Amino acid sequence: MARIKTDKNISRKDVIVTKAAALFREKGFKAASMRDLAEAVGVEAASLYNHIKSKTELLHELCFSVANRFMHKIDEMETEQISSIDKVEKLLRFHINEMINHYEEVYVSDREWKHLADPYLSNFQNQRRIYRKRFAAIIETGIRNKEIKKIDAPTAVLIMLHAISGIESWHRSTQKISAEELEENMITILVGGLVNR
Amino acid sequence: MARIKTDKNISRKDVIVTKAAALFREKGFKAASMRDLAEAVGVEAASLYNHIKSKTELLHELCFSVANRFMHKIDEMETEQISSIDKVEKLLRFHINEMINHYEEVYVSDREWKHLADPYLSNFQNQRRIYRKRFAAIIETGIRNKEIKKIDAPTAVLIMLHAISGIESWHRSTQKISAEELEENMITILVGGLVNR
DNA sequence: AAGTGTTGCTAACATGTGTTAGTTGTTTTA
DNA sequence: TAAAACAACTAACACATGTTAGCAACACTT
Repeated sequence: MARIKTDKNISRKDVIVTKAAALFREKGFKAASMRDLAEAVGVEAASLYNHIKSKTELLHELCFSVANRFMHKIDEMETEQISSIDKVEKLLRFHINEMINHYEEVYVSDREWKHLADPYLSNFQNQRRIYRKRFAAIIETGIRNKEIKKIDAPTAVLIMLHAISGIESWHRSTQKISAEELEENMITILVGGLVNR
Repeated sequence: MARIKTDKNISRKDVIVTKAAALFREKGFKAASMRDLAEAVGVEAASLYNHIKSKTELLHELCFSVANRFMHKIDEMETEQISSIDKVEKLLRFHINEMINHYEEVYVSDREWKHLADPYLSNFQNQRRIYRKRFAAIIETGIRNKEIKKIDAPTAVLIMLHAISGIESWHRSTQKISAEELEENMITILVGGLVNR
């Protein structure tokens, strides 16, 4: 009876959640079965239920841990005393690095949240809506200050967020540029598309 | 026994494919069942099989009809005698309009192609890879001509394509700006992020 | 009106799914 | 070392899934 290996400070549940992120990313939430997950973890499917309540619980954990990180970051951003365009750039860099370093989690949260069940679903959608509004508000301030082009702020947010999710393709590509180059290129194009002049 | 309604020139299969696009978009390919689809079409699940071979056939049809449209467009673009940046802009406008007018199909093709089965899967992935290379080649020419900033072309392609898929959120938003405004805003930001100066 | 192909129905199957019950083995605690 | 807690196992259930077989109703041609 081979137990799930754990280093200290990493619970067996964490191991499962991490493997679940990789699996959900690869196959999609619906297509990934608990038996697949069990195999990845090295255990029988039923054994997983000693550590988790349900398959969807795994999705909750992933979605909300990501959502919380972004919420904290935008809290932080709003209080900083820098120009709007710098706020946007910092936020973008955070998004980019999250996508680079916590690829599977962020990707799953982004693509698979539809499969959450209420009340988690509405909760998540709310957070998402609020986050985007706050992001748009930063851009609108920038427009009023003439730092940023006259554009529709919600559209700009939409472009930024989705553009960053393209890092998915970078991850899977064989001949990648370095993470640093990727970040700089993205910032050049995205911030370049916003700034006035 | 209520038949599937068809206007002339629209086969019953086309009706099914169209409803499938809407359903796959809403729930995802895996989560959408043939019984769901049957209900949307107004018929029993088994009856669908008088018109189609399998569930995945529906996905093939959707994915490849979209892929073909983009392939034809880039063929056309490559032969036009205009500057690289204009080619990019035209291509972007095409992407934007496809996403606006054939939302469900394009979205499904973009998000659900993973569930294709070989040989369709490899075929699709190949087409995708080739398309992006050709898009990147246009950008690289623009960089050599100094029309476009010195950036990593594949990264730029990645940003453009994913940014456009953000139109998904526009579709679902309640207080939308018009399609024309959306197009102009996207072009402003995206092309603005590319051009030199 | 008869015949023929088309399109629908019901019933069913085989398989895969998430999950629970009950039990056995393994660690940790006392 | 015995007791208590934990984590694995096997077996099974209830249900949803894609799909097929066989048959009935419809529509169009002659």
